[in-house]
Amino acid sequence: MRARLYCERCAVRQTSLCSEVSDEAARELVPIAHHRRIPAGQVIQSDHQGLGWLAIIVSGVVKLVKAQKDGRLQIVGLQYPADFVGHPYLSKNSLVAEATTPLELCCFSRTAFENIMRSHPSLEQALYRRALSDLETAREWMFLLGRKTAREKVASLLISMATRVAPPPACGKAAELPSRFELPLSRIEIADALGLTLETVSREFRHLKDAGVISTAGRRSINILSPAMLHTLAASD
Amino acid sequence: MRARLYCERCAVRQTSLCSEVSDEAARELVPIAHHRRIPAGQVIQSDHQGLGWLAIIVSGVVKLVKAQKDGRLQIVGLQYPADFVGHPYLSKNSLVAEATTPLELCCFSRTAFENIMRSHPSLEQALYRRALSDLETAREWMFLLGRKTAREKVASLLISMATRVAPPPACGKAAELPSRFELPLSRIEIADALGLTLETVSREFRHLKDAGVISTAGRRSINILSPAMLHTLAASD
DNA sequence: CGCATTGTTGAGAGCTGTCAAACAGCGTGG
DNA sequence: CCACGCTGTTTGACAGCTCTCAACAATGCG
Repeated sequence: MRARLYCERCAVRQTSLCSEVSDEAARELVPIAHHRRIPAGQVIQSDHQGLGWLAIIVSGVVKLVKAQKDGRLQIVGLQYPADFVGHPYLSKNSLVAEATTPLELCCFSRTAFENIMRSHPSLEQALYRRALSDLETAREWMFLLGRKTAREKVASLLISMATRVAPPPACGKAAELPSRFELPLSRIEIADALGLTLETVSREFRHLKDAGVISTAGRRSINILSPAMLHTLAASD
Repeated sequence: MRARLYCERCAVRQTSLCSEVSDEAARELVPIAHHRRIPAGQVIQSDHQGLGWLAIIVSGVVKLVKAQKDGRLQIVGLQYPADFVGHPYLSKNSLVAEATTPLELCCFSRTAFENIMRSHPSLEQALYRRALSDLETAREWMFLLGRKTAREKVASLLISMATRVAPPPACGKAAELPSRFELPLSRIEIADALGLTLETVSREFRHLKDAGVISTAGRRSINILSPAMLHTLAASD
């Protein structure tokens, strides 16, 4: 009953997995859910450990990192509030999931979650749809990594982060870009996501500022002065 | 009965989706399957049309291409024999699927397939697992696109294609690279897959030949002279 | 308020892209 | 069977973008 009430106030109730499954499945998830806070920078999943649970992000951002022994690394996914972290039927992928900001998670034990999944097709289907959505996102990102210039990459990421970090899209239609938002990533993390170096990222930020497209305040605050120009620079079709 | 016999001789029976679902589901798929041959270069799916069916690749290779109006394009996926093409619950993604070689497909009408899926969780689960596998592949490719050099990209793709185009991995363990195989892609397609230009691809081929790692015969025949060196150059961890 | 961390700026080098021309493979038709 | 031409590939010269290395500045913590 306590948990139930908690769900009622959940910030991502309308947009997370919970809204996509049958009422019955949702009811079964409530007792196995537990809320958890995690500080920025903490690894929450890796091939070595931490695979015991799955989670819905309530607030904060998670990066999925693929690394090589030689030190090179690439961020291959960013998960925002309402996104799901971890996969049932775990694959032995060499991914590390890490909090880039403080997190609020709604966690489920892997085994308990998989049990519910087996008896509720709507849950499995919802996860399947999310996997397809992640796949589409990954492929969009492949285009960015393979074919966009540094300038386009930075502009594209700013748009992507601005739309995802912003409060839920209310009701209407395509979300407008907020005029101001907080970067969930450091410069190095931005570089790791875009396949660039932090110096190049810094130079493109400068260019955007000189062009009057954005302004910055502190290290993580971005003002979008010209959303139209930003979209043009992103060259996303 | 005819179709059933046909399935028995299917080249990808042991490795495709069919081997991952319940006998019951497999039996229901037989009557709605139809075999189809497609010439190289033909578009088999796009946002505009061709979404009426899904398919298992029996032989040949399919490229998934993401394109922008300005002419830039990036291959975001390669599907080999036993792979599945198309997604139920279609997303309106801007992907084009095209045959890079002549194809043999085992096709299913989308609606009929989705009906069977609804009554057979094992089918949905098998598709889900394949989506997760595609996602893992896409993320591996993101690392390649973002962080590898042209030389490493070409070596990595050669290894990937050599292992996937080769006859099924028999039984044993990790597949050895074949000493000779046919490229399923043109130079331009290789460039489109790696986020390079065809000139750079051509230069890296020359380097590999000069280094004695491979030799070529005609436009599409590759001999792998030194698998060990190729793996080193690929720098895949 | 001092210091460590993170981010910015500059100079130069290297890798990959662009443009251009020559070449080779492959199908067609004489 | 060979000449021809189209397409695809190779090679070269050069430019440009991004990386590397290095110094400096700003931010934010103790």
